[in-house]
Amino acid sequence: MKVKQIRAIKATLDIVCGKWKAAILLVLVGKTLRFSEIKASLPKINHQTLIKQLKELERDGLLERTSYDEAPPRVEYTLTEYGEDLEELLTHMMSWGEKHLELKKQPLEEDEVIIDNFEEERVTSQ
Amino acid sequence: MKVKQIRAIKATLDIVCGKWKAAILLVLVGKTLRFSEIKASLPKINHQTLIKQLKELERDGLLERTSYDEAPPRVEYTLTEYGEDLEELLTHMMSWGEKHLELKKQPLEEDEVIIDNFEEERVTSQ
DNA sequence: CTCCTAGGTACATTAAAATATACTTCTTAC
DNA sequence: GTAAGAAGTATATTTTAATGTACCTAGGAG
Repeated sequence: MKVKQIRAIKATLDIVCGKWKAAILLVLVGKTLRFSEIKASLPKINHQTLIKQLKELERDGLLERTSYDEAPPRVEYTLTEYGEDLEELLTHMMSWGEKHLELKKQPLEEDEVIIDNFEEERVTSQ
Repeated sequence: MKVKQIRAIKATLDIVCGKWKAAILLVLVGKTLRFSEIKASLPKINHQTLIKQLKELERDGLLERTSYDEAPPRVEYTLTEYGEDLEELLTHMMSWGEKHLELKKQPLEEDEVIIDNFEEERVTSQ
C-alpha cells in the first residue's frame, strides 16, 4: 500500500526537485514568457542549466515550447493545464515552508534571492 | 513578492528532496521505529545514506532521535509534531503524482519498489 | 575467548547535477 | 563587413549526493 504511495510522491519529487524547477514554474504561472525573459527573471541561473531544466519540464508535460521561425530566434514557454495544476501544490509547499523559516528564523542570505523582483515595475511600466 | 514565495518553497524542497527522505517520513507516520526497523522497511537504502538522511531530518526538526543506553544499542525515531504536519503535504504530492503516472502510464519497474510492503503481516503477527 | 548484535564512524569511490567557457546560426543595424 | 542579439549546442570542470567497504563498541550467548 505504501509502495504505491511512495511511487506517486517520488514521481512528483522527481519532477519538481531540480534546483531551479520550482522557480521556473512559479515565474511561468499565468503567463507566457520567452526564453530570455525567463532567464532575466532568474538572474543567477546558469544558461545550460536553464535549457536543461526547461527541456525536462517539457518532457514531463508541465510546459509547452513554441518556437517561431525568425531570426534572431524566438521561443516561448507556457505552462500546460497539467502544469498549472501544480500551482496549488506549490502554494501548499509555500505555507509549510514558511512555518519552517519561522521556526528557524534564518536571516535571508544574499545568494538566496533567486527570482528577480521585477514584476511590479514591469506591470506599471507598460 | 515571488522572492518570498520561492524562498518558502525552497525551504520545503530542501528538506524533502533527498532521495529517501519522503520514504523515511512516510514509514514513520504514526509510529516510532528503531533504526533497524526503518532500514528493514527500506530494503534498498544504503546504510550510510540512511544515517545521513536521518541526521538531516533530525537537524531540520522533523524527527526526534531517542537513544537508550543499552548494549547492543537501541535508538528510536519518531516524527515531531512539525514532521507530522508534513503528512498532508505528502498526500498532496501523492495525488498530483498519481495523475502524472496515469498520464505517462509508466509500468512499475522492479527497482522502483523502495518501501518494503511488510505492514500488514507485521500488524497481524503481533 | 570468540562471535553476534545494533547503531554507529571513517574513508574512498561513483554517479548525477550544476556550472563555466566557447562556438553556431541567421538577420537586421551601423 | 563588422557587430549585436536570441536561443541554442558541445565539451570540460566542479560540486553535491549517494554508495560501498571496512572498522568500532559493549555486553550476552555459546
